[in-house]
Amino acid sequence: MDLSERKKKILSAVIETNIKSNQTEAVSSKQLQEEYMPKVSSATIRNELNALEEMGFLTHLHTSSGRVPTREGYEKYTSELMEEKKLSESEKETIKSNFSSKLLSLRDIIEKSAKTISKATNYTSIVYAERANKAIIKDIKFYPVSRTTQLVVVVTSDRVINELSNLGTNDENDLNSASAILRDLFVDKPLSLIINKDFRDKVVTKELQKYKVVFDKVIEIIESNEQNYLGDISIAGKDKLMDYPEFNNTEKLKKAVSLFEDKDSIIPLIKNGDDLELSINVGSDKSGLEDCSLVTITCNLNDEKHITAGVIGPMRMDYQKAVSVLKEVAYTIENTLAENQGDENER
Amino acid sequence: MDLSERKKKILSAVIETNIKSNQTEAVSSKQLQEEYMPKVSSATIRNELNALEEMGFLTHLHTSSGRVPTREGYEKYTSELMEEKKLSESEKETIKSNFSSKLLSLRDIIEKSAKTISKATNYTSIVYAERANKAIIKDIKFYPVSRTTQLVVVVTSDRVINELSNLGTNDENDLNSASAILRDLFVDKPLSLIINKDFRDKVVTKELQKYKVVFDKVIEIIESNEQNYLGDISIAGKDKLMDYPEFNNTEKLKKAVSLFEDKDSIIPLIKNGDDLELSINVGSDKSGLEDCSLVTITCNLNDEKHITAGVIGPMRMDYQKAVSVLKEVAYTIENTLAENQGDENER
DNA sequence: TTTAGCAATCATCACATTTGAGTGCTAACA
DNA sequence: TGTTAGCACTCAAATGTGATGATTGCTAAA
Repeated sequence: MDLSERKKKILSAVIETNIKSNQTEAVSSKQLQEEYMPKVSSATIRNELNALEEMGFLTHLHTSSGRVPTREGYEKYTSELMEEKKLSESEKETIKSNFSSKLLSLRDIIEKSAKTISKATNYTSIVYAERANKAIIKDIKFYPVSRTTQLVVVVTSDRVINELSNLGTNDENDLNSASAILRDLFVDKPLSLIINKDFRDKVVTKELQKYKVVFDKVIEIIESNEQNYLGDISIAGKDKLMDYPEFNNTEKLKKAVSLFEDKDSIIPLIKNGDDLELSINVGSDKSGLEDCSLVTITCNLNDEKHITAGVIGPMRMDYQKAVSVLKEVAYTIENTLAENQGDENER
Repeated sequence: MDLSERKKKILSAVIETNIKSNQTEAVSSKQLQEEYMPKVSSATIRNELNALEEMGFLTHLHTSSGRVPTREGYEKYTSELMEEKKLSESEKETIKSNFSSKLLSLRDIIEKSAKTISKATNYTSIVYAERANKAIIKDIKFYPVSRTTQLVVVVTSDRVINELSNLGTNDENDLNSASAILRDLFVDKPLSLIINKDFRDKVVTKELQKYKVVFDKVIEIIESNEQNYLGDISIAGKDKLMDYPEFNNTEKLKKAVSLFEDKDSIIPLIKNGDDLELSINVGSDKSGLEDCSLVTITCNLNDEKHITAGVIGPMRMDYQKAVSVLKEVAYTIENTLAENQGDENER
């Protein structure tokens, strides 16, 4: 269903006016005429508005109120009508300046990104680093802490697991030979393999028998980590939602705050099924928040690691701003890293 | 200034009625008479209320409204009038059942504690594990990740630091001999010493010269961690605040949500200057949230590590509940750990 | 197809009125 | 001296009323 040029212009105008106003204000035919199309009369615009309403893009609160976009209206706008808006140089500069030139840890990167996006857009932002599919074990070491507590450190290509445990012995020699045996068995093997029972059964033999407790504990730690570790996530600007009249009722706000508190439910939201670079989800049907929109972008940190950055806000969101900020941040992430992976050394 | 028995009873009754009602309801003389003291007339109670008001423990919104406790009233109540309320066995059981019998990591303990407290009290809870004063370096290792990125792992008696860095070389031999030298120098030395410039200057000599870049990077990582690591903190039930009419205005809510987002400002709040076991702070003057109360308890995880658990809620908080839940959790923490430090092995 | 003109609609505001819960005070009582 | 009944007074909250103005839908003419 294609719209006439004038209808496109009017729908865009309604939506953009709506976005710019701080209130959830309805837009009137007169206002549109004055600000967008002084050549035609308000009556003409009214006719067009009526048509757009019949198509389902606009709606009406009551007879004498102006027009408000529907979910479908926003969707039409983001998917077809919206033009790309470049950020000003100073805005770009501000974003870049948030990332220091140092090579940051993954945690740093996602936290900085989330803060930056939230500050630049004035919406809540979520940045998520998926865990690697195939983490390889690099090292296993034990450190005595107290008589009955040992620190277990498992270094993988994806993350460093460290947990206190009771390995059943605190003898330094025992710990050393146990870890040596485990290293022999596990280093350069994928985490997923170790959880596999067949592999384990095949392996527990001879020397290992002596360190059965240690072996079990380490498996337990790896298993629990492998099951619980979903990736790294950072959310910033949770309070930003409250600036928008859409969230002026406590019910909605409560839902949002609970959602943000629970990683397990927020990760599926932001996880991009496909490898879309940019995705705009209007009136997020994907559970969570009603009448909210979610804009996400995915970029590659390296061959193994994807980062997905997103903006959550009211349906009446400044999509242009959100998109351009996300693009800039994604660019900066890939770029910052590229710089550091070059051969030059800072300092 | 001591109160007559009847005044004590009336003040307690006003406060407890106030706490029990979901609304911020003022309490009337008639209500008090019916529910607490049918032997005397409402007029008598009115006289007493008047006296309590003159002492500053109660107040009045307008002539014909009932009485509401002042901050001073709540303080008097928590410090002198409130009686200890034991939890029922089933409540205790519920709390205990949240902690599995496994020896949990510190992170697990504080997260579980926070969730448990929040669930049991219906208030927001904060659990904080202070960092150890004297962390000792136990190990330093490097792992090649990509051509220009290495994983630096520094194990200390207090935590495991791991960061990606560019050490300037990816040669396994180089990395190994560099880490060997650093281990020789640093293992069993306190973190604080390593940051000390004098010590560093004394140490950078002969063999180390070759690994100047590596040395600098490691120092940088340790230094930054030592400065930024404040301890582990977990906050649960941020949405609980919204159940209380006190937080029905967006302004307050926004403040609360922003506060919770910022670790740096929340830690000083909960940090107990003295080693008080239990502390009740009515109408928390300690920055942060106005008209809020903070109840905290401190317990020892081991000789080095203290855990502080707290409840944040409106001044009109169920202090009895908060105190008994906190006590139970503190007991469980110390106990759970004690069990695991015993000699028996589960399984 | 566009436009002017006009009746109809309805949220919003200001203002008045009513209602009822609750206190303060006074005078009498124990 | 402490307690009580009774009553006037106060004030928030609920309810009602009417005016205002923005905006639409419709019609008929250009």
